[in-house]
Amino acid sequence: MGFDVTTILSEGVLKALRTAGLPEPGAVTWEVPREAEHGDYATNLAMLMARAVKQSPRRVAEAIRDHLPPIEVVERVEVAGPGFLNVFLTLGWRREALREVLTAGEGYGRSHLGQGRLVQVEFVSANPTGPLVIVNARAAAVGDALVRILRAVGFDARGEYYINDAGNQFLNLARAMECRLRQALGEVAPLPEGAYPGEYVIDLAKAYLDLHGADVAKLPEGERLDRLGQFAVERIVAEQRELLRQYGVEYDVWFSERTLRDSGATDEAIRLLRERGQAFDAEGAIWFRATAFGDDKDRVLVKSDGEVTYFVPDIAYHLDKFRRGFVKVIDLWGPDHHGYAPRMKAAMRALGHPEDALEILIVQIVRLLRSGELVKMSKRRGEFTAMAELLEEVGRDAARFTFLTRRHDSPLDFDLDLVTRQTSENPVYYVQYAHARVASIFDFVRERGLSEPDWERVDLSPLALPEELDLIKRLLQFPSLLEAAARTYEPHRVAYYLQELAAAFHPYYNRHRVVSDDRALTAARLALVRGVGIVLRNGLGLLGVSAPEKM
RNA sequence: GCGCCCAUAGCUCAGUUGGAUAGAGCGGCGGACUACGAAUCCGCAGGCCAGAGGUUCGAAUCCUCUUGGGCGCACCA
Repeated sequence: MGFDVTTILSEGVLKALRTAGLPEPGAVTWEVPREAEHGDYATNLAMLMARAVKQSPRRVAEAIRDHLPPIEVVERVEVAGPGFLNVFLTLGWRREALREVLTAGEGYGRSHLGQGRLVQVEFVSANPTGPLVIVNARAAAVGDALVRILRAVGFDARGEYYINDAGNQFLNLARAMECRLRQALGEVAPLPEGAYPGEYVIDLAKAYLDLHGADVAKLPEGERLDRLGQFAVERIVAEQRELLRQYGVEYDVWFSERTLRDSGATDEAIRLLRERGQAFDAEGAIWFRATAFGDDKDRVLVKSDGEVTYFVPDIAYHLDKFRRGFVKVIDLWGPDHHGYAPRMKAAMRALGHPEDALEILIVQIVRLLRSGELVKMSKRRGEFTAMAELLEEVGRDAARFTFLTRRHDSPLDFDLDLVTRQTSENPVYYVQYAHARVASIFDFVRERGLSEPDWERVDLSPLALPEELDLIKRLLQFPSLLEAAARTYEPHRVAYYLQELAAAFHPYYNRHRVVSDDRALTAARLALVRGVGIVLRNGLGLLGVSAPEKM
């Protein structure tokens, strides 16, 4: 971005400390105060230093203020409260900052925090044993927004979906397929223990028969199950993929567990742990020394019957991620797996990856309500509520935005009636309406035969109302807000910010006319309104929610 | 029993590496459309931040304990 005031301010403060004979800190941090009376930027530096220099915080702050060299954009500096240093910038500075929003346009908010570093976000990764459900929709909303936000702040972020097309879950699906196939051929075949009861498997079996006939029944069991299972997985994954695409989620990589196993990566994972002395034999099994890396107990890698546990391909998979060059791997898991996180992190540490290279985020459950009453979601009885139905009922924008109005690790009540209602009760329309209003103002300008001002040259000095200066201030907070959302992996901050921006814009619109006979004032206000529109659009885009011109 | 997460307005939740007077939506009550869109706006009411200690210039935020919830603790995935 153009001129970054905080670095200029920091330099000034450091210079002041030097001339005042005070020690220099490693860094000066600036925050944007909540209250306008507290200035544009504030630092708590004096309070942090007070103890070390044995002076009262206010005295330190006063010393800094008195020795501060003149800075062009600084109107005045105040010492306030227990020792805050409040900096008030000139109105000219703030207005010129608005111009930066306008010239940056759809690039406004982007930064280079990530320095192009490669990070991965793996999310949803549902078992390919049936349709996606509501929690998957939540994970998809969070994961996809995270990818978009990380990209905006300069990371090379990739979204990935892990397909569990091997192992026991796969076998259970294959057995269900086999049974349904027999039933379709008229045999009396009971569903085996553990096989998936879902009715969709009946349709899949019929589809297989239509395409490939019944010859598969003559194959040996292993090959037979393999073929049927793979057919089912391909169909189910294709459906999941299409549904996610409609939801606005495009993955960079769909990663197959089967290919991982076939490549010998699982054996290699065990070998690497052995080489590092972190695997040992006991009671006829092979164990990972997880307790050496913070886990509660050691974990079995290979069972005494010779089969690997689920843990091993998972280790191999994560190892593969790091081999592909990711400096940061972020996994979104369901709450039922949170106990699994310590051993996964332990395994990565055992294999030489830094503690924080793997980040595991827990996406909490979604409780579905209708008119305030809980909708039961029982997978066993096959009456789970599918993601497809959710999209059909509430739509992509409302669904995504609603999922992003909570922290990802907080349980969420999703009230279908409330989310469907197109009123002020629903925050997504509140934000979108603000954007549509901006668009309609420019429609009005065009209808009048007026032309848009040249943003490079327009005189912004007519902007003087408190609401106008407040709106600019909010627009200027957008880039640092994105960085905070990226650093903490909390996309919901963007959703809240947008609601607050809309909540500042609507009253302004209601109280003051943008287009008037005063040409200079109109041009300046159009610039402000355009700025609001730009940030609303960019912000909604990062959440995967549309920014409509009309509603 | 051990571990993780949580407790903020009637309800659902925010609260910017610990910052100045704790916010929003919904719900409740009362108002505003002959000018750019009323899916909007204005006003009122609503709080012992579960409780008790501690850390310090300062705590909803960090530490300890208590109470009350959710989840996890397999040679399952």
